Amino acid sequence: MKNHDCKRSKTPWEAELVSHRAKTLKELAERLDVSITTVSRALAGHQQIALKTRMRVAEAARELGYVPNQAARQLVSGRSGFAGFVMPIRGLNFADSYLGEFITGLGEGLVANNLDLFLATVPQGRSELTVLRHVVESGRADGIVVPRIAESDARIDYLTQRDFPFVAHGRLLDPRARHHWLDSDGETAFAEAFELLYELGHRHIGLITISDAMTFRHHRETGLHRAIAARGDPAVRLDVEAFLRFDRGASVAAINRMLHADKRPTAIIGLFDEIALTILEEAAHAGLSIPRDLSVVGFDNITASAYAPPGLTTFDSDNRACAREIAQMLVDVIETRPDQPMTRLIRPKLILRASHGPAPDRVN
Amino acid sequence: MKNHDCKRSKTPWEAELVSHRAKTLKELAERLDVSITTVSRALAGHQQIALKTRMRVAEAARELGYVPNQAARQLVSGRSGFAGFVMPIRGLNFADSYLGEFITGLGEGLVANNLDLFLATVPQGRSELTVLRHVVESGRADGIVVPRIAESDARIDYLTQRDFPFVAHGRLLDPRARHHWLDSDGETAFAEAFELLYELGHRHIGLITISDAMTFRHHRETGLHRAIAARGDPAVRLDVEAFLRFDRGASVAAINRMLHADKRPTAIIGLFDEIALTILEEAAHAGLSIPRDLSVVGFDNITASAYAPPGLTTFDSDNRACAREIAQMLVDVIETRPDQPMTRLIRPKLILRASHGPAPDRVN
DNA sequence: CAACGAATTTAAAGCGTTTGCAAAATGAAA
DNA sequence: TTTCATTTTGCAAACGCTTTAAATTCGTTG
Repeated sequence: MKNHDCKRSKTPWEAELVSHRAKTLKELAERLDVSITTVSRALAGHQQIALKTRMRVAEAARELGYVPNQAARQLVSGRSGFAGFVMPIRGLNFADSYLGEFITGLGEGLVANNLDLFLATVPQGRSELTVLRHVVESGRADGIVVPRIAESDARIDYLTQRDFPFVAHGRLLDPRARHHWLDSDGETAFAEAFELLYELGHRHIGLITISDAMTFRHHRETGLHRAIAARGDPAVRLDVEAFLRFDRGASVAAINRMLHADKRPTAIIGLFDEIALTILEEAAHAGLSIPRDLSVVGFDNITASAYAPPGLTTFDSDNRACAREIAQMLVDVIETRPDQPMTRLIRPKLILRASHGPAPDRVN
Repeated sequence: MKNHDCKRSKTPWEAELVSHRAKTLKELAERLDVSITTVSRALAGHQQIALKTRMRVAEAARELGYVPNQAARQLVSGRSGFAGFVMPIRGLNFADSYLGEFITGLGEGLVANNLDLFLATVPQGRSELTVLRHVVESGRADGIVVPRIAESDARIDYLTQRDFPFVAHGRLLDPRARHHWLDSDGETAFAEAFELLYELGHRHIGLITISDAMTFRHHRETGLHRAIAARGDPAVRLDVEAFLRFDRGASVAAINRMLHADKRPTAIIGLFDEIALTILEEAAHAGLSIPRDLSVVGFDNITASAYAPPGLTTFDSDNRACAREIAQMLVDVIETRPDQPMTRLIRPKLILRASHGPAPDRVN
């Protein structure tokens, strides 16, 4: 077994490996007996350097384990080689796979373009915007990914006004808002959810939603309302209960208000899976059998949705793939600075599991 | 609604906000009519600068939104302000909350110490070690967090030999291996699991494990064996099935071999929850009732474990808190370069849910 | 063989900080 | 007013790299 001392005398072999390493261009240049400029250009693959020289330099660099100092490179090039991501203080860290999937996807998309990921955390007592600003102004990121868009979003205002490259995961409400984004089509999904339930005979639908001004909420609700209007069936009734996001108690309360109302809906849609799973739990508490007594549909397809009995019917947007694409978009934005906004609307996939079924009785 | 054009003429107000901004020390110095040196020192809070000057500079800096260029700072200080984390190619990205929790915790711990998180992704075809090396040699990280330790771990060898600050999540087998680490005490946990089952009358225990040389596997198995030996009960029998990690098919096969053996264990321990959850599923397929016919215990307490019927009994290590502590340890290591290894063994908490119960019949 | 143009290499400036050393300004004592 | 000690500020170098402009080498050609 190897010896893993933190500090100790080096064996000859290791000492060689360590000391023979060229840390700077200057060292490399001296060893090769050419100028720093030549080495720099050779490594960058400039045609103006003789092929023979380029090969010689490349080999020496490999041999001596030379890796360019990024700080120096950045100082002159003005590029950091990082894409930034400011982790939302709350909401991305609930026990869920979202953040992990998203980060993984971002990483995958970025590394393919020689960018790395700069993850900034918001300290206690400072605002997300402040941190975003620091990331941008300190020059440590070439572009930024902004998740979870609010109807009036200071981050987007700032980045836009600053003309700093960014791609939003989600979008503003105004279709004329000219920023780059990728979003799940919650409007279509919720219309589809309604259609699914309507076809199963449900006429009395419930919606548990949040009262925060997030745009995804608006889009999903719009989809639901439009689908209902499109049917033009006066028998359709929609009940809505809302609560303030991240307030678990309030969500349970809202759900129970709906579950124990005089006339309970035969199907309830949760704005996202976390809500839908709570509906499932509370319904079980209330002695309701799913989907016999009540159908439930969610949105997000978080991991637990597959495991929570009887299996939640929901929508999946493949967050990892979305993040990969966002990364690619960001790279494009950084490199080409397009005049026209790049936008991408992802159609969520309906995952049919077992929490939906025919309405209990057709005569309402 | 504000206009969010990507490019457009600025309104006077915005133009002012943008142009009045001081990007460099030089600009600030000119505006204040002092030297760059003075500004730099004033902002750094050096006592040698008159208090009056310091105040004046600080105010101007705030007003003009000056943020120091990190690349320049890094170039001279040699410190990047980043802690690095190389995302394992596979295994951290399975549909699970682990990565998200861990990253969140790291971020929390780091930001409290003015460090940010540098997330490096391993590109297709390159090795994790290569990426790690690049992160280190390019000077973009002041320290590194290394997860998921293997019995013979090239990353630890490299970092140790390079004398680069790092903290491992997990540890090498040899207790004399002198590196900094934080680890969950899988040995104690698995001993506890055995005791739980033994007390419930189980004498025939199964273990589904992996065949990869990860140290956590070794520790957990050791704990189990030691606990069995400690009981000294000749009636106790342990069956083991192993498969190569990440091979879902092989895991299902291993589980079914055990489930359909001539004499099936009355309780099965999964090396981690992913395995335990699969045991739950396969047992259901086989028509077994949990925990009446079979007890199952896991390790990790991933999100799904709470939802998968009937609720998996498992161990929780609070990954987020662990990550937070690892971050703090790393900061200490970077700053003090301690001679003695810092180590921290976390006692996982037994989460009693409903997948364990009395052995079917005491007479074996 | 000189001279020219092309191919190849180099010197030096600059990116925005920090910091050692020296200079200037201030204040107190002579 | 001069002198010295002290406080306050500034010059210039350095960090490692890229890049512009200039210098060198080389092979050709008149």
